[in-house]
Amino acid sequence: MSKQNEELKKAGLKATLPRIKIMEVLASTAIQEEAHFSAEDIYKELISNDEDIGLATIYRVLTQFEAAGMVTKHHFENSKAVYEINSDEHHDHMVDVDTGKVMEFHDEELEKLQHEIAKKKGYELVDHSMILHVRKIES
Amino acid sequence: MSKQNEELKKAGLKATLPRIKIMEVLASTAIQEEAHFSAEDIYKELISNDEDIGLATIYRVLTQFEAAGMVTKHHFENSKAVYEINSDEHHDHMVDVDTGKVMEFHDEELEKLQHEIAKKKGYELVDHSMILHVRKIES
DNA sequence: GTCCTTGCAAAGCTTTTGCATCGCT
DNA sequence: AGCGATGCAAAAGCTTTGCAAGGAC
Repeated sequence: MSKQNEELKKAGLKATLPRIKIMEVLASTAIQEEAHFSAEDIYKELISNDEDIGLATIYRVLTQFEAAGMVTKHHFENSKAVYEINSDEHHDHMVDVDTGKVMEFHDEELEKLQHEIAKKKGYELVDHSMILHVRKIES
Repeated sequence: MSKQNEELKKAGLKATLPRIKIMEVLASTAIQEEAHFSAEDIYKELISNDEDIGLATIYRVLTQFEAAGMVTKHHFENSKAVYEINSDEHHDHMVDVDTGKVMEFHDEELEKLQHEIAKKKGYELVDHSMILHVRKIES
């Protein structure tokens, strides 16, 4: 029984082939810039691997994964939503406006500040999304 | 000749009735929390004011306004995009995950911190988008 | 065997586009 | 008058849903 198998069970989901395959695609790259998949990205990837999985299933499964906290859904500026597998460690994104390169970073002070800002307004911070648009400093 | 009229001309857009009316709706509330309109919000508002303006026109006009830097388009987590009139002053957004209510805030320390984070990586901050997802604290 | 899951197709929603008409300058 | 702007309806995305068949436990 694989690790993914267990993770699915833990989320109350049956370990079906579509779900396992989708999970594999989401986890398939170590390259940060490529770690964001739209439903169709996953669909095409599976088709090209001769896995016969319907697009509707992918949408349903991604929704379940998101509810289970296994993936995060981003909207960015495009029309399509993209999904990213959740790692243990929280991070934010920095995008180079010239090259499109996506970098990740984590700053504890920033996290703390966000909690404080929410608290000051009478709210608790559930989550946040932040993207810094940056440009390389000429040297 | 109204102020809006001039602003439209400056953007290279003819001062037509639909554009003026849409601008008026966007500028119609002093309440920051309610300053986000979807295309349909604007459409309904105009219809209820007996202005006969097509939804397609609203989409076209909003796209033009965005290109001219007069409004900012946000996606938040919903399916609909919302538009906000650009004020001189920068602010970020906080969304109540239970009610969908959007609030605005500005925190100088946060802004400074973002610049520092970018700088530390050898970049200058061009822009940023940040949304805090929050929940009301039970009292 | 039971109940959850899947695939397909159809429907739903938001947004965009083609085209003839209209209106600002 | 000229050319951009509008309205309507149709089309185009992306995503969700109904339903019958299939699969996990």
